[in-house]
Amino acid sequence: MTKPIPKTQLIEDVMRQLRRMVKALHAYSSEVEARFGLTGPQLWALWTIQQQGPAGLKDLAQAMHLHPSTVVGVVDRLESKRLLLRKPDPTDGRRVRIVLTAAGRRMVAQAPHPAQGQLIHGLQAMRRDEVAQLHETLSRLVAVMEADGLEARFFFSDE
Amino acid sequence: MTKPIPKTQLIEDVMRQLRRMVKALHAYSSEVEARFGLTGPQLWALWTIQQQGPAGLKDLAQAMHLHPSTVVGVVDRLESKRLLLRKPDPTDGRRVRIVLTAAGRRMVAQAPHPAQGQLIHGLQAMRRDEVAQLHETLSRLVAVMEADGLEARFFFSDE
DNA sequence: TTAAAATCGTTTGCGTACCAATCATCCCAC
DNA sequence: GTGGGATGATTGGTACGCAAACGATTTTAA
Repeated sequence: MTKPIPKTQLIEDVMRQLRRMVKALHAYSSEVEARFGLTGPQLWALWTIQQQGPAGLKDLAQAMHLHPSTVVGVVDRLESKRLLLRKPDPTDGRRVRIVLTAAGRRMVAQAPHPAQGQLIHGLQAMRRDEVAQLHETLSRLVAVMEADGLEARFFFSDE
Repeated sequence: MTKPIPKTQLIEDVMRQLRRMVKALHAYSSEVEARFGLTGPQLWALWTIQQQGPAGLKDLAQAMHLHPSTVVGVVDRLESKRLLLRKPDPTDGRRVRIVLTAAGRRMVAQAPHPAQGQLIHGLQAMRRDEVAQLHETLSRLVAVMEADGLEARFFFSDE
């Protein structure tokens, strides 16, 4: 290797790629919205409900790794689009059973893979060893990020 | 390799790690907010202004890869915190010159690396070849994601 | 020179996303 | 059984983030 790329530049590039990844995800979401009138999270919620069957709002929030109060809004909008219903739970007055309507099921059937579907597709298009490699390096990265507290980061406050 | 992990599971894991990464970033942002009263985007904006010197709102938005209308709000909040000022541009009545106040400069000096700082720190903690690997696999992934249009994705709507 | 086009910042409207607080209901210990 | 804590859904408040529309200003073109 005659001229190794400096690590700094590699880091810059990785950052740039992550940004591009997020951007590609958003672009995908916009396309879905234009075509089906559903935002990414909405389609994602619909899809999750279909996968898991009728469930409470909290279950849905947990499955989507979102805060319940966030999901309330998403479910509201889906309900006003007549794609799902809130039914009272007969056995527990606090709970709500969220069920798809026929239109909701139809939508899930014809819409593309939800949310990170594009990302999954991208991963599927890669060779197995590439995915394994990504898995390994990401594990390391996440481990480091989760490990250290804020204190450790005060020593590199400038570029 | 006697029992290879199925590719499907690797993909699941990668997705999970990306989610964890986003979560770790958010946790970092919360810590910064608790300590300095600045959200991630606010600190990021402040930092960008310091790096680039006084600039128009559009320049700032471009540097941050954000929509101008988004940046207006961020700048509003920073201005109400007396960390920056909007000054009219003497040569062009449409433009605004965004400049840091003394308090703003002080804040940038003492606050930790903005925004994706934690991510960068995580990358710095990794070996060079690991970063290179991540760079390579991410390149592939982003390329695939950007390459195909929506049409190509209608054929795997279930799973 | 003056009318048309482009640019800049802002406002408005929508949709996430979080937290804290609230309200109803359930459940458990007593 | 009943009172008190736990739990589930919602509301209200704040902050992003985008697109579209709007005024003020500048630049370009006729």
